[in-house]
Amino acid sequence: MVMNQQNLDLVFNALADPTRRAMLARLSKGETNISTLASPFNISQPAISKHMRVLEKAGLIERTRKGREHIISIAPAPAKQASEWIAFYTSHWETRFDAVDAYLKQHNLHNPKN
Amino acid sequence: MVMNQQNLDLVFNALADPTRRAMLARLSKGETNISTLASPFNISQPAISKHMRVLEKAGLIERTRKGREHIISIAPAPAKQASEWIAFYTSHWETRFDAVDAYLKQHNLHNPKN
DNA sequence: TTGATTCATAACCATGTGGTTATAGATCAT
DNA sequence: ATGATCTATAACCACATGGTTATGAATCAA
Repeated sequence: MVMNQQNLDLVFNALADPTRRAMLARLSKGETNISTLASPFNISQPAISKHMRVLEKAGLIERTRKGREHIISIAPAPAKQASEWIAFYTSHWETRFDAVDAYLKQHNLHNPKN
Repeated sequence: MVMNQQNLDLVFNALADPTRRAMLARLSKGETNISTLASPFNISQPAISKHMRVLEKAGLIERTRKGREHIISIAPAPAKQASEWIAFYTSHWETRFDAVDAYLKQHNLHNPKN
């Protein structure tokens, strides 16, 4: 549990918007510039710019410049820490069980009769 | 991935407030009535009532009445689904690895040299 | 019954947020 | 150089949000 409360504020707040979640989902397939990332959304370019800023302040994305383009990529660490916070406050035995269960399912070792 | 976008909005938004996260952390130790839950916080009773409503609408808590008291308990499922959403959009290999790694550590099967 | 306790609701306020249009700075292409 | 493209910023608007105080409805205790 590395993340402090203020960062958690920023991360959860950033994730609370469906447009920003869709952007992150798109970014999970690979980095792009902002225009490409924005193209599926029916909102103005300044609105996109604001969303980028929110995600960036939360540490959820990283930005590098390539000429006039801003290349955006996902920074998974803060999201993972938010996920860990959730796992921490929900009952421990349950999340532990789920982690194991998911692993077994993914590797076809799961026995539904158990 | 059972949860729809609107529920994710509500859940992440509810988690974005430090007071509400502290309440959930307190609730992770067991159910209480609202007054007890509220006592550590230096805000008015109506403010507490509003936070309860936000958590309840997000499905993060459950409420039962016992006389004049409202007994609040955690409902872990929605939070878990939010956590799963994060795991889904962050790189899959990484979260899978983490799940396995956490399991091994908890059961003292972890070999730091690997 | 009376008073205290638990909680919700209404009305209000200041601030934040997601959207807009207008504008401008860089950079690329011609 | 000129025009198009990519992005940011400023100014604005409507609405949501987190807080407040005031009030009231139930319930418990005496």
